[in-house]
Amino acid sequence: MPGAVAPSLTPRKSPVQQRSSATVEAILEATIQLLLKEGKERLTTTRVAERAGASVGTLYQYFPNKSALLQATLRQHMDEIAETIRKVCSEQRGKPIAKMVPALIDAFFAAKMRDPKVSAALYAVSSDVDGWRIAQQTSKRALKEIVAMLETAPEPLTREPEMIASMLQSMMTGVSRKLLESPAPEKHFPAMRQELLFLAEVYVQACSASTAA
Amino acid sequence: MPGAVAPSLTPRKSPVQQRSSATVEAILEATIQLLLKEGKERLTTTRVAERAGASVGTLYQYFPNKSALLQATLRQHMDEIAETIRKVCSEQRGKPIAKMVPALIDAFFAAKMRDPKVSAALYAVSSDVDGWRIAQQTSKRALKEIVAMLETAPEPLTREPEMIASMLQSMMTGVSRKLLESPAPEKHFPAMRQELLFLAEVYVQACSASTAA
DNA sequence: TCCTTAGATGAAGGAAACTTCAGGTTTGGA
DNA sequence: TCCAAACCTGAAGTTTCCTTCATCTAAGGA
Repeated sequence: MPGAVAPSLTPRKSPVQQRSSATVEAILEATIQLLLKEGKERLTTTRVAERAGASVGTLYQYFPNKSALLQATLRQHMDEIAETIRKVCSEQRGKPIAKMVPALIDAFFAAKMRDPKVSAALYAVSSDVDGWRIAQQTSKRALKEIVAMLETAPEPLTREPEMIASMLQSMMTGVSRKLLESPAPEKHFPAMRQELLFLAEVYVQACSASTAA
Repeated sequence: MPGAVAPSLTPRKSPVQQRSSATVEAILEATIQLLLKEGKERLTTTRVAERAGASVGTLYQYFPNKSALLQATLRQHMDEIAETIRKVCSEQRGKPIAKMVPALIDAFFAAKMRDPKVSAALYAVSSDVDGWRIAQQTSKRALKEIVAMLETAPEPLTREPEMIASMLQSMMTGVSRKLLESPAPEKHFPAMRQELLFLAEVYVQACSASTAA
């Protein structure tokens, strides 16, 4: 069968009636809920459908396979994060770096920590081969936004914006991951956010040529 | 069956003869190799045994189930990292902070990047429910070592050592993760390492009371 | 009202692993 | 040499779950 192709991962059918749009949303929501309640291991397509108030067959009309379902769920979340970053980066263009960076960090943190349980649960999904690609793509997009923002800064920089953006991203994800992996993220959240702001502040100050003696 | 208990995750049998020790090592090595070559999805106990030159039954004599096998593999790797951190932390006690921190970072990076492929492949394992716990425990242990080291620093600090250690750990894992998730870790490794050292330097300097104007 | 299309159903097929166990082989001490 | 314990084998049992498809219902224009 030379003509055989791998099954597409895009929806096999797009909802046209209002009825089915609701179904798709319910399925995606049920996926997250099950991920939270039962963990990735116990997440089956049948259970997802059941919780969504639909039948397995219905699920398979909109998602060609289980992997596509998980990818869609992850993509939804990552797109939210990417969008908040895009927004704040465009808002902050031209402002002094000392304003840019805290705004970026606050926006990122607010987005990631709005629902810590969900963010944490999705880390499990993103480690699967395909999820990994999605996370990487999103991260790359976000990096470009940050770079573009940094390039509009009035201060001259002692480093390439790509490097600064990379480090900022590493700090943010590093700290947020550590938080999300801790038993009680909310507890340490304020202190860690505060310290991350401080860390970023001293870093970008050190990267600003004007502070050189 | 009220007496039924969950199967233990510790080895059901400990190797006593040299022959079986070799088998266990071969199995652990085969697990990593398969993880690298085929990915987590295609890793089965049968395939692991096959690659180790043993049979499935043998595998199950030393690992009660697949999960235990993966956990053992992960634990081996995490213990290596933890040990290098412990070592460097104990070596650096009493030295000035400006010496401690670069030493810590260099040791951590060297350990994580000695075999980038393996480190990256194991991230997939650590997202499974049990692996997550192992990573957390190891990280907690390492944190304590870092704190203990910081407490012997001659300089007075403007922050609790726990906070500084936490941030250092977040930076290190954040940067190393970003590297490992990139397509060519080796390529950006020197530059990122350099910049992380710089970041940490300005941070701990800012945390040292002596630099206050 | 009628009919075409969209949407929903869920039992059953089928493939993929995990895990066991009854029986064989090797080792090393007595 | 001999034997008991350690070690190894791998086909088969069992479970679990993904995915399909023949069939049914609902929607909405003509």
